Amino acid sequence: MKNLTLKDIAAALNISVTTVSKALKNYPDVSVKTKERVKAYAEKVNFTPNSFAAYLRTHESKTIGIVIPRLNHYFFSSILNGIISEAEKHEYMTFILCSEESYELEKVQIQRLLSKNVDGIFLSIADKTHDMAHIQNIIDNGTNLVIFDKYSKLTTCSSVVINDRKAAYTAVKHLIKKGKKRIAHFRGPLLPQNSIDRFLGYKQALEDHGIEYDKNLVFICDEISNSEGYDHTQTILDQKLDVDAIFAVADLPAIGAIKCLLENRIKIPDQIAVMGFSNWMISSLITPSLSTIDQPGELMGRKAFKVFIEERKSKKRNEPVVFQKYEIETTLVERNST
Amino acid sequence: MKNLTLKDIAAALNISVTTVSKALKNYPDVSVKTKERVKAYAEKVNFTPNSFAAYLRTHESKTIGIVIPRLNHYFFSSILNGIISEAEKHEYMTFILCSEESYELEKVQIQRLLSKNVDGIFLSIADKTHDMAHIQNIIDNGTNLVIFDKYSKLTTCSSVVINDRKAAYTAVKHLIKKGKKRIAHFRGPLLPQNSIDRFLGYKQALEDHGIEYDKNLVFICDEISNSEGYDHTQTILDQKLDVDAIFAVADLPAIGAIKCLLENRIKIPDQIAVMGFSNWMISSLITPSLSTIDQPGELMGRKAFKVFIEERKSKKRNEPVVFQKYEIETTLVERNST
DNA sequence: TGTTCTTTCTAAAAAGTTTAAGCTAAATTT
DNA sequence: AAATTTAGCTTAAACTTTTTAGAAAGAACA
Repeated sequence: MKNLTLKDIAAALNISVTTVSKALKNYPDVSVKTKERVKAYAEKVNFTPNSFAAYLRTHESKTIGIVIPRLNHYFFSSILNGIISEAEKHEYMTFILCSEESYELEKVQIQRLLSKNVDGIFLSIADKTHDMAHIQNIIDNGTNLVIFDKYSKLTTCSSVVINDRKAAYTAVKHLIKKGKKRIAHFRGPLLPQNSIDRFLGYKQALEDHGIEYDKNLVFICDEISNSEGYDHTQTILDQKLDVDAIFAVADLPAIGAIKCLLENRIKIPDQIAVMGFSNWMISSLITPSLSTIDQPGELMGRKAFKVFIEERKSKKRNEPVVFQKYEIETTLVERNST
Repeated sequence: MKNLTLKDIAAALNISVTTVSKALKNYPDVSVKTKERVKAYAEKVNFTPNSFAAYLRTHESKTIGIVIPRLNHYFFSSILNGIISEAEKHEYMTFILCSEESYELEKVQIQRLLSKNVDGIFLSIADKTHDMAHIQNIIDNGTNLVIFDKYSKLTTCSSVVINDRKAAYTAVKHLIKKGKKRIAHFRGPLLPQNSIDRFLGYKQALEDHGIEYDKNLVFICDEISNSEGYDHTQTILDQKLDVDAIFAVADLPAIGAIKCLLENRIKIPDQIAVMGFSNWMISSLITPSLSTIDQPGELMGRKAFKVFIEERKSKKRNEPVVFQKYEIETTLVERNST
């Protein structure tokens, strides 16, 4: 059951390899009769062209690569789903690699993808990435690049992101409207633009509503884990800080906060309200359910792939590539924790 | 910044393409001096051999493909992590495809992978798959195959699975030891072997401990979703069925059950205990935390890849391939829901 | 001197596809 | 009838690497 080649078909039908190739691709200089004969036979023997040989001629691999910081995070999985399913429609196959939030690994993974001659790379920048030269490499190499979710201001390429600042602003405004005035923020690491923007949105919302910013109410979650959320909440309670709401950079720390509050018999949301960010599946499953900002991951993935396809098209036409910057809308999801 | 080829290096150093190729691969018939010259230059210009051209000669693509039923499920993501990270160590790249639990899509995805000439396929069978001919295809094609997690008795290939029956038995025995006697089971769909085995383990445990099996206490979760768990629990309460524990086929329905019980102010575990299966991250985060069976996904993935590498080796030596059947150990995780 | 080995390199073929260019025979035009 | 066009193929080259066969040059030996 070895894979057949054009040569085998040509031999079987007593015509040349070229004619077989052209017939299968509907070239106009092959007679209808021959085309039918070839197609019927190819169908019968289940012929699929060898993609490696095809690449050698066309320099199109029909593969893409994704590099994300984490694999088993609900949000990233959703994005994957979006990219992959859109890619399949366009006959692209997807390599997947994980940077584990490490700058060094991110560099290695990108190098790996380039050595496999992927047509495009989809990247969500790792938390620890502090230099963008390896990213510029991708573009210099002639490979298309789309950055999604976690971006950097230092890169010049297409991107599909959300407006973190605006979304965080909406979240905090929601807490304020609920009458909360002492709002703590569990922010993300210092490096990534997303946690900076969410922090800035938080600050802006306070300011716009006449609430003074208190830096003692801001805690850093380096790993963006639930245990950090738990610990910071315990600190707030231990130090008897005057806090009536918590806005976390992501759902996981928010869930840690809820766990801690429940264990300390603090009433949610009456005494302390909790607001997450991302709308992981889990946030609707816990009790009380978590209010959060919905980031539509799958949509983001689909859009990212569409941007890639656009870039490819204009590249094929030898037009100058115009980088597209796309912002996906987020929505506030109100549940029982606020 | 186009990718350089052997030809470019040969031209630069004024030697033949052959010598460059051989020098880089440490052939004995190239002088040490030439080897050093070539390697230094290749290093300098960051040469990587073109994998497509290499394939044409070697017929090894150094790629593998994974087909799983769902992407954004914690357990599957963990397996992915395991396979991918092990694959990277061996310089393999990984295509990922999703069957969405559909038989038709599973067939298509396998075909796609075969047309990309992957060296191996890692498959977790979809719930809806009722025929295994497409799987036999893989082996006939000469591609290595490892089935993991969701298997079928009808396939003859290597596999890495857990002992579902034994694990379910352990789970139910745990409930019985806690004094529970009226144990409901939320089982999975009828087709997949895993839900059959878990059901059989449940039945066996009851029998071995002198508890009569009551078919009215068994509910089917076709989608294995939390809402099904919620609904079945509501049914139990509405019909005032005499139930003091629930053993669910997976964590998600178990979490649905807990949500329903909490809303009905049923005490967990005193009135009704709940037992899940899989140990998703979420099961430790909800309140009360969920007792469950830990399925070590990452380990499973790593093992699956190792089995693949073994198969490859013996194939290269032209030895007859011996299919390996591996069972990964599971452990009971006791938490607050029992 | 001629033969046989070594050592180190090269030429050529092969893998399977695509495509530019060319050829043949029939059809059309002048 | 001769010249040109066209339909429908084929040939050959290209893509890049790997591998086989063997060439060239010098050393060793008879």
